[in-house]
Order: sequence, then C-alpha cells, then structure tokens
Amino acid sequence: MAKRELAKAYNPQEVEDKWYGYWMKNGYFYAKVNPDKRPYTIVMPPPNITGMLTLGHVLNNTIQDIYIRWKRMQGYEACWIPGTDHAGIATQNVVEKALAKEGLRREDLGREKFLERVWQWKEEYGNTIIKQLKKLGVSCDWKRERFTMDEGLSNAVKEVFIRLYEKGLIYRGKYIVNWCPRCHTALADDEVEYKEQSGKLWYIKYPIENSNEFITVATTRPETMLGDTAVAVNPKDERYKHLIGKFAILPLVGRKLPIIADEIVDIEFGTGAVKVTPAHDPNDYLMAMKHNLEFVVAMDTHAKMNENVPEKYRGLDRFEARKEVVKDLEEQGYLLKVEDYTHSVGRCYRCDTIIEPYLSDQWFVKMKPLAEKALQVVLDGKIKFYPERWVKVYEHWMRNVRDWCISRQIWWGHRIPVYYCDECGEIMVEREEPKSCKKCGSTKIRQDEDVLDTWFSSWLWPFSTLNWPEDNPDLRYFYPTDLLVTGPDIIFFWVARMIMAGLEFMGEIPFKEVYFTSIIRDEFGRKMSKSLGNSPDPLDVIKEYGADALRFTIVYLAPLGQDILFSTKKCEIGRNFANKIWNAGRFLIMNCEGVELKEELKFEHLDLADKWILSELNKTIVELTQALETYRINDATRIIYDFLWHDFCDWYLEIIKERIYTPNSEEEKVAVLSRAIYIFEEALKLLHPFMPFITEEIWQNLRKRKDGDSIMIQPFPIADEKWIDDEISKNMRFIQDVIVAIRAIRGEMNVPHSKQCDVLISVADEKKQTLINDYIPYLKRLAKVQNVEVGSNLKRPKFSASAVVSGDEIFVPLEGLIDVEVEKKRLEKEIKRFEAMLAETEKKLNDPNFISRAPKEIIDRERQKYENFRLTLEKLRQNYAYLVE
RNA sequence: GGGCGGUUAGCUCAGCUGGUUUAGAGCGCCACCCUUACAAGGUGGAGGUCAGAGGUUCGAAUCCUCUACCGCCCA
Repeated sequence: MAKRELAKAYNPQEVEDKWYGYWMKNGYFYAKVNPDKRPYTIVMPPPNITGMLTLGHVLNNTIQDIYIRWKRMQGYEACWIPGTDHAGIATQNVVEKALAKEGLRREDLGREKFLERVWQWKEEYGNTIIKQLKKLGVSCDWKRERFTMDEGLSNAVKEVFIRLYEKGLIYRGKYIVNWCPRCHTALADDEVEYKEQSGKLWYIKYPIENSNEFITVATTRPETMLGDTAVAVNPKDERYKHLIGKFAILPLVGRKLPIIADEIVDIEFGTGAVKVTPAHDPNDYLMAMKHNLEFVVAMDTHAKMNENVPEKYRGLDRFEARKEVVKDLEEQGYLLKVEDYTHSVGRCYRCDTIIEPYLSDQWFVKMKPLAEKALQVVLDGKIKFYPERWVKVYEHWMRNVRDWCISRQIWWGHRIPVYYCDECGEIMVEREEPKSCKKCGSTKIRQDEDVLDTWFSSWLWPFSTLNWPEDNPDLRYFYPTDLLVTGPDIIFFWVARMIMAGLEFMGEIPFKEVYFTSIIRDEFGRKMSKSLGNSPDPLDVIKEYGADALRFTIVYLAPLGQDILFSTKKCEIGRNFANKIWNAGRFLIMNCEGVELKEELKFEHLDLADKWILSELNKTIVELTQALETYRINDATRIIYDFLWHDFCDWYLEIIKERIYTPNSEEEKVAVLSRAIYIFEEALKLLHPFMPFITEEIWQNLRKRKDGDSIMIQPFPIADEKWIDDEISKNMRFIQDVIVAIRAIRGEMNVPHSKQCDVLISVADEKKQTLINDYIPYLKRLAKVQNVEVGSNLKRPKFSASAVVSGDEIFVPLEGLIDVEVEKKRLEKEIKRFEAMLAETEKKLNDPNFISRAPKEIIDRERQKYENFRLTLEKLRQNYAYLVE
C-alpha cells in the first residue's frame, strides 16, 4: 500500500472543485418522481440576473443546501429547483447604462432591437451569480434550472393574467401611483422605500376671494401648488369654519380654489389648513375623489413641470421649480415663513430617486379576495413561519392590503396580453395575438405597451418552475414544496403573493414552512452596502478561507431571527474547525497505515471512554436532528462543533492514543481504530450538510471506497438510544474532573509539559477507587502522570499541592517545584468559592418556605450539594492549614 | 404615533418549557508548552451584582409590568 501523504493543514482550494465536479458527474443532485420515496422540495429564491453573489445569498443558499442535503441523506427524494429572475427595472437599467456608453438611448434602438440587446446581455452575464453559487457547493438540480422569462414561465404568466382578468380580479384604471421619474415607470407600493430626510416646511398665504383675509397652508413641496385645486381644513377646526365653502386664489396661478372640509386634515399639522393637489399626492387624490375636485397634472413623466402650469415654470425640473416658486412667492409677499422639518420621503428601491406620486393609467390586481385565504392558511398554521413573530407582520399587511399595481412602463418584461382596437376601442385579453378585432373586425390592433411587474412572474415560482399550467407528474409529486428560505424584507413582495397564487391557481399552499433569514451587517452593525464598501465579496472569502469555512461560519453566527454581525476575520471559526477535523482525520489515517480495518464492528470489550463517546455521539445525533427540525441551525452547528472538537478530539482521540501506540495486542489496535473511524464517520455524516467538501474529502480517504460512492448519499445517522447512558457520563465526568484538577495544579505551579509528576488520590468510596484504578492509563497520558496511588484516607505528602474533586482529595507532590505562596492563594480562592456556595445552599435549606414548598427532589439535591460543599471545604481548609504550618 | 426585536465576560454571542449551571463558548488577553493529528494547535488562568426598577414565586439571566438605550417594520 502506497503511503498516503496528507497535508499538515487543510487546503480547500485543492478539493472543492474536484468534489463538485464528481457530484455533478454522478448525478447526485438530480431528482425524479420516485413513488418509493417521499419528496422534499425547495425552490430557490431566484437571484436577479444582474446580481453578484452577496453574503445574503451565501446565508440563504447555505441554509437551503443544509436542508436539502440533510433530507437527501434521510432518504427523501430531495429536489432543489434553482433559477434566476429577469428583474425588469434593474436589468433594463444595466443595459441602458451600457448603451449610454455608446451614446445611445433605448429609444434610438426601438423596442425590438433593445430587447435583443437585453437578451444578449443576459446570455453573457446573466448566469454569473449561478456560477458563483456553485462555488458554495450548493446541490441544486441544475437540470431544472429556470428563468422567469423562459417560454414556459412566460406562458404561466400570461395564463394567470387572463384567468384573473376573466375572474374580474384584474382591472385598469387611472390612479395615483408611485412614479419613478428616472426609471420612468410606476412602482408598486412596496417598491418604495421611505427614508427620513431633513427638509423645510413652507407656510404660504392664499388670499381669500373678495376679502382681505388669507388662509395660510403649510407644505413640504411648494412646487406642487401649481397643481392645487382646493384648500382643505378639518370641519372641527374653529379657526376656519367661516371659510368653508368660500374660495381662495392660488398665488402665481390665479386659479380659484374651493375651501373644503375633510376629517382627514390634521388640525395639529402646520396651520391646520392644507393645499390639495389631487394629481400629485395620494391623500389629496382620495380627498379629490370624495369632493369631486378638479385634477391638474402639473408634471410630465420626467417630473418636469408641464403645459398645465404658468409658462415661466414649464420645462423646469420639480426641484428647480421649487426654488423658483419659493422665490416668486417671497417676492410677491405670499411666503409667511419657513421652518426646518424632518419628514420621510419615498425613494425608488432600484435607483433611489425620489418618487413622484403621479396620476396615470395602470393595471391592478384586486388583492382582498386573494389575501383573505392567504392570511387564513398562515393563521391556521398550515404554513409555519420561523421565527414565528413574522406572522404578526404578515397579518397586519394582509388585513390592510391594497390593490397591486402590476403595469410597468418599461420594455424588459412580460408584455401585458391586452390588445386594443383602434377603430372601435375594444379591449381584448388573449392568449394569442388576435389578427383582427373581435368586435368590429378591424385589423388596426395594437398590444398594450406596458410590461408586468417582475413579481408578477415570481409569485408563480413554486409551480411555474414545475411546468404549470400543464398538468404533469413532476408538479403532482413535488408540489407543494416543503421549505422556503428567504429574507423578511420580501415577505410582502414575494412570500405573501406566492401564498395567494398557490391557493388561487393550485388550490394548495405553495410551501409548508418558511424560514426567514437574518440580515447580515458588518461588524459595527451597519447594513452591508455598496456605497459604504463594507460588503466583502464572498468569492474572495472562499478563496481565502474555503467554501466550507464560510458556510459554517455564517450559519454558526446566525441565530434564528437575529441579525448577523459579520466580518471576514470571523471565518477563522470555520477555517480552524475545518483544520481541526482535517487533522483528526489525518491522525486516524496515518495510524491506519497497513492496518486492515474491520467492516463489521463488534461493540464488545468497550472501556469507559468507548461507551462514553458512543453515548455522546448518540446524544449529538438526537440533539442535532432536533435542532434542524426546529430550524435552530446555529444550535446545530454548535452541537456538532462541540462534539467533534471537544468530545472526540480533545478527549477521545487523546485517550485512545494509549491503545494505538502501545496496544496489548494487534487485535486491540485494529478494534480501537475501526471503532474510532466508525465514530468519526458518523460525525462526518452529521457535519456533511454544513461542510460538504471537507467531509467528502476526509470520508473518501478514511478507507477504500467504491467507485462513485459519496458521503452525500450515505444514510443520515439515526440515534440508537441504548447507548445513551447517564451512569457512563457520570463516571467519565469524574475521571475528567480528576484529570483537569491535576492539570490545573501543574499549570499553576508551572510544571513543564515534559516533566512527569506523581499523584495520590484519596477516595473513600470503593467503587470510585476501582474506577480510577481501572483508568490509570488515562491519567498518565492526559495529565502527564508517572505514578498513581489510590486509596482511602491517604496522607498528604509534604511539599504537595492539593485539590478536592467532589469530596475526594488529590495530592501532587512537588518537592522543589511548589511555590507555597501560589498554592496558598490557589486554595484561598477555592475556599472562598466554596464558602459562598455553601452559604447559598445553607440559606435555602434553612428557609422553612423552601422546605415546605419546593419539590422533594429539589430539596434532596440541595442537601446533597450542601454535603458535598461542606466536605470539600473541610478538606480544603485542612490542606490550607498544612501550608501555613 | 402603532407594532416587533435586542440589551449576559473587553468583543461576538449560547443559555429551548423557571431549580444538574457552582452563568457557558469563540475571539482577544496573561502564563506555560513546537507533547510523533493539528501553533489555524495544546494546557491552565484572569475577566460577569445577566441594562435599570418593581412584581409573581419557596426559588428568576429565564415569567409579568414599567423605564432607559440600540435596531427593524408600518403609518
């Protein structure tokens, strides 16, 4: 057998691509309809084709991969459907920017040519993020990869539009929408981000018709006055009661404005009188509808003042117009005062431009009928949210849901399947483009220019990816999906709407559980952002630390529902852990050189450590599985981390070194190694969903594997509870405590590691004596002890340090090495500690309320504690007395 | 203004349904150690009145109320 050389430190670069290729080649990621297995499905939240991999994606996709790999190992038909989103506005922006470099605007190309350019761009760059994701090790079924603009998905979108239209749930109307003057399109309510901003509050005097009186209004947007069509006051406001029904004259314009009364007006705000601009403010719009006011659209689609305002302002941008208007008002004596004012301003979530509420023709989906059912399934627990508190947020939104504006005035997206007849004005909503008007037969037909909101395709994702609307076996088998992992920021954009769509079109929920991921911030708690330059590139992190290290670290840092404070340096947690298990593997492999490992393990002749590690392993399996089932993923990482590092490496491997280096027989050595490797393999399987690459690499090296075999298709360990044994744990604990006590003495007395020492252990209980006697080799190896004497009432040798472990005494003779002052201090500290604890328990036991009301076991436990502390203290004091002599 | 989180060691966080926890871990810090898996490591140590105040309880980091500060969402 050739000697296997293993690097001293784990080198992820060398192994990651190799195993990813191997898994792909063997088709382990693919899922198919399999009646013998239960399906487990996840649809990936499709990243934008313009996107680059961020830490948010890393977290999100790592979690999905953990669940998919775990379920796959548990024997489910695990199907993870990946894909990308065409991201209408974002993508169009990117391509327009590229065009601008050539000095072109999209209008120069025309719609068709422009779309060609977008597709070209998509072919070239659209898959960047998918390639990047593969570096993470995600086990998606790549044969099922979808794109929201694919033919199939486009058909789904069209079908849904038509069905909703026919059901009367889609309508067209002139409404105030959020308009982005830069993207030149309407946005949905939730695509607007509100940010606090310091601004001004201008107080403007409007003269009352046929009077010397003025009514003063306060506004944050003086330029919109050019579109005012009324002044409103609260009917209860005594100051203005006499003016209701009269008219004000709009300064600079001269328009007559009715003074109306409406409860919506806040008496406290400004002067209590407000200007009403129905075409440029959503509240004013509502008021205008109620009071039958005139609408004056004062701006064009670029937010420049239009022909409906006095000539001198026409063509000015809204902010330039503001300056001019304010200047003119001041000059003409209409400006009463200006105050500083902080208010929240809506901005485009794509380009951060300030939104202009704008009156225009748009398509809407009626949400109420869809929302009711979608709320119910969450309230009933048919869909579970983790963390649960998002249910409330969801409920609040669903109860106050407003109609969804789905039309966008851009080119890249699903074109609205609506056709207009120019002759007779007939509106046709059709699956195929009609050749002639259904009503009058005219061929003068044109399709609606607008495209649909990108979310109008994403909300179908859980079934459109399974080739809905075609009824097919995949859809029947894999739908509904099991888990959705996403950020809480798109709970309304996406999660809520998917639930509506699932119920509406499939008649069934789209997923059973939703995991809302943490938000990743930098180490100072700031959001990751491009402008701050504080978001590390995950690919750089992978290069530096390895994909496994990044995956492990990020979920280790991600408690359910808490933000993550991330910094690249924290990946040392994962890297060091990877290196640790790498070396554990290396240790076992090196010692297996020339050893024929046993395939069949006989669990016989087990010593304490063997039984203990089996007990811990099985506890770990139980706890890890529970943690994953309840989505406590960071708990899961801690559980496997602690088992591997502390139980397995720190204790178990150290203990079995004795039997490996100086075995009583070759047979013993083989048995010990076989067992250790078995346990290690089980632990690797538990770890595999979190760290797929390194676990595969080690697993493949631990013993000879069949061609094409892989850890990722091994059955996930199932706990065998018969191994979980409290008695064993207790005994092992005692041995560990003794070892730690000896080490502590050595440490504090600065006994070098190379120097052996002797130990006397004075134990009253005979069983415990036997226990120690049986495991003296543990002490020798782990505490660097030469001779051990065990007995009852052993005399304390001169010049020795001492410790008390659960009432039993340990003496370490240190002639010439002991520093009496140090030892005194050490014991003093111990004495103080135990005095405090003794006092605490004593107080409890002397409390008649405690004795009469606390459960019996608790009282017994307290009594035991008291005895233990008392005994320990007595011995500590004795030993201290020796030192003082 | 309404709703929801958070506050535990210098830093980042565990601590699930009150009593086996004598409040833990990792990083950082101090000391010793290149002990034939691992210095990306080992061993030991220092460091906390669990944000503050009240309450429930025999017993509170844990449950309730209020306050302060930090953060998120909605209006």
